[in-house]
Amino acid sequence: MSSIEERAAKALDDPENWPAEPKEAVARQRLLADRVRTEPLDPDSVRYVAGLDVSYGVGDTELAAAAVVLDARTLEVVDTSLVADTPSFPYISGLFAFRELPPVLKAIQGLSVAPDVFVCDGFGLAHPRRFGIASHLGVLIDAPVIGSAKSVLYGRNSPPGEERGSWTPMVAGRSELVDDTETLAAEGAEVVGRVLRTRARTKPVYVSVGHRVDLAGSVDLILRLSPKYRIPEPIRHADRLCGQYRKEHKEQQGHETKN
DNA sequence: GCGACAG
DNA sequence: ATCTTGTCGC
Repeated sequence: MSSIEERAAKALDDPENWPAEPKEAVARQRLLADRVRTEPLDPDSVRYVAGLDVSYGVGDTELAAAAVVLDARTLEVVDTSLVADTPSFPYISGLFAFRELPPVLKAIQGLSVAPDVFVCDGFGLAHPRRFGIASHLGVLIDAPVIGSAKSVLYGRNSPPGEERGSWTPMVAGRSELVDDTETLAAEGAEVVGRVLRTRARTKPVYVSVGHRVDLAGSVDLILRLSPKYRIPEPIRHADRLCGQYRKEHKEQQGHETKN
């Protein structure tokens, strides 16, 4: 079987993956969406977890992508990768994988520790076409990916309890809010994710299956990865890594301009 | 037609 | 996402 780096390179090199027009991008999502697989994820068997994130500069001309691998047990950082790049697709809600995946794949190529699971800052199945960035990445590199977002895109839900670990289901296409698992199953409702309280009395995060994981295992792992703060540690690390890189780069440019 | 709209 | 300091609360 090929390595993750090889699969990332192959995905980047295929022009079919990177349409220029939104309409083509939607068609691409519809084509790839049925490749998504939900499989059991045992959080106890996970050793390395990679957090992924992208930060932007001014004027829509520059961005930085980071991949940070943590030991899932100790939450220690064991590997990092950082890449500077240029946006090649506009930000459009529902299509933002086409903007962020190219730099993210490049950052993944720079890793030397192979992650067992990836965590994306965004959605997987909790998406209008069931193909958010977490599912998209998972299908492109055929790896386990979990989506963990900071706000809602798709699906209805009631607010979870205020205590850490409390959650409610995110349900597609319903008019009334029902949280009971049996009732939802009996009605054949489509559960696309879970709203999870990772920290008491703090805004929850939105967890959904990306690829080759299941929802319960994903929520369990995300909770373990967030022992202190709202945002899971792998994403927090990736966030501050590409964020500070962009800041330094901006300052450096400012100084050069003055001379 | 109206409202919503990941980062 | 980004522009931005201090400040209220556990």
